[in-house]
Amino acid sequence: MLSIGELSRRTGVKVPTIRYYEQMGLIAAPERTEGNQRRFGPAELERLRFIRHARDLGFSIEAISALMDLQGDPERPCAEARAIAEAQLEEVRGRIRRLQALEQELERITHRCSGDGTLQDCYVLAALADHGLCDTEHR
Amino acid sequence: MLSIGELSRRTGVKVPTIRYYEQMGLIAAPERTEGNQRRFGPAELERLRFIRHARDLGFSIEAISALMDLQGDPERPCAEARAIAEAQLEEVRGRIRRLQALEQELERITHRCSGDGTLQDCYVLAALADHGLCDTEHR
DNA sequence: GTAGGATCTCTAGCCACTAGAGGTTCAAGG
DNA sequence: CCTTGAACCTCTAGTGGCTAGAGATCCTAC
Repeated sequence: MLSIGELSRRTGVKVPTIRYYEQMGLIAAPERTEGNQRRFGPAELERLRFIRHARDLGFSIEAISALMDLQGDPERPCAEARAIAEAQLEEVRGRIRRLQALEQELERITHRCSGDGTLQDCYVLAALADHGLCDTEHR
Repeated sequence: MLSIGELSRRTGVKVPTIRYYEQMGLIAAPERTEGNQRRFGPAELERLRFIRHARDLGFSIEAISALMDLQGDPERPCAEARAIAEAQLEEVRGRIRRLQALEQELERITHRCSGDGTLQDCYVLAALADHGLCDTEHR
């Protein structure tokens, strides 16, 4: 049986975050000692590792919940889990596209600014003040 | 003189967001009518457009504050503004890199899952449960 | 004069945590 | 057995950047 600190060390999830996950219903309320401290078994260690990894991959708490609900019913079609992962992939791709447009615009803006003069005629400030100076739409 | 609704329409910044910016000190408290309603001049319109555009480019409120503080002092070197923009650019690039790692991993995971079988032996769930199955580090 | 859309303030909620206060419990050493 | 102090407990509040809603007031057009 693991204390919450041990569990934290083994999963890389911080102690308050574990308590938060419990509160959110992402993990079940664990056993307690006589003195009211949490004690976790190996199943909870597994589950928390799953959560940690999915969070690292950018899944929302909600999506993780859905995935773990699926896990409880192993006869259901695999396609359901795949759909969730694909939605996440699309989400990530969308964010990348958006960020790349920003990257381009910021590159352009900073490259046009020599950094020599004074702010009076700084291209950075001018570009920010006027969207018309932009190449892309970024929204 | 513009009402807050007019200002909102002309800048694309929502009414509550304008009030929020005022509260945060990003824009000054504007004049008021006898009946306590806000009335904005052209300077505020400009300023809000600047903010809106910078937000669209992903600058934090804090960074925007810094940029606008600079604007108030046009004799200062342009390099200061450029540095803020470059920091933002680096930030964006970092986020892109991180997201691209996730994209790769998610692609790999979803492609390995045929979507045919049952969850029992679903690669998506297996991959999420075990970081060891990953190619990249994503953290 | 009145209707009704726009505005006001204030509070609370979103996500996924993080920080801190103030009190209790556990495990190791003497 | 007793003490020490690290780890634990609960609870509340804060983060960023808004968004939503309640309930009251104002402004404008008819």
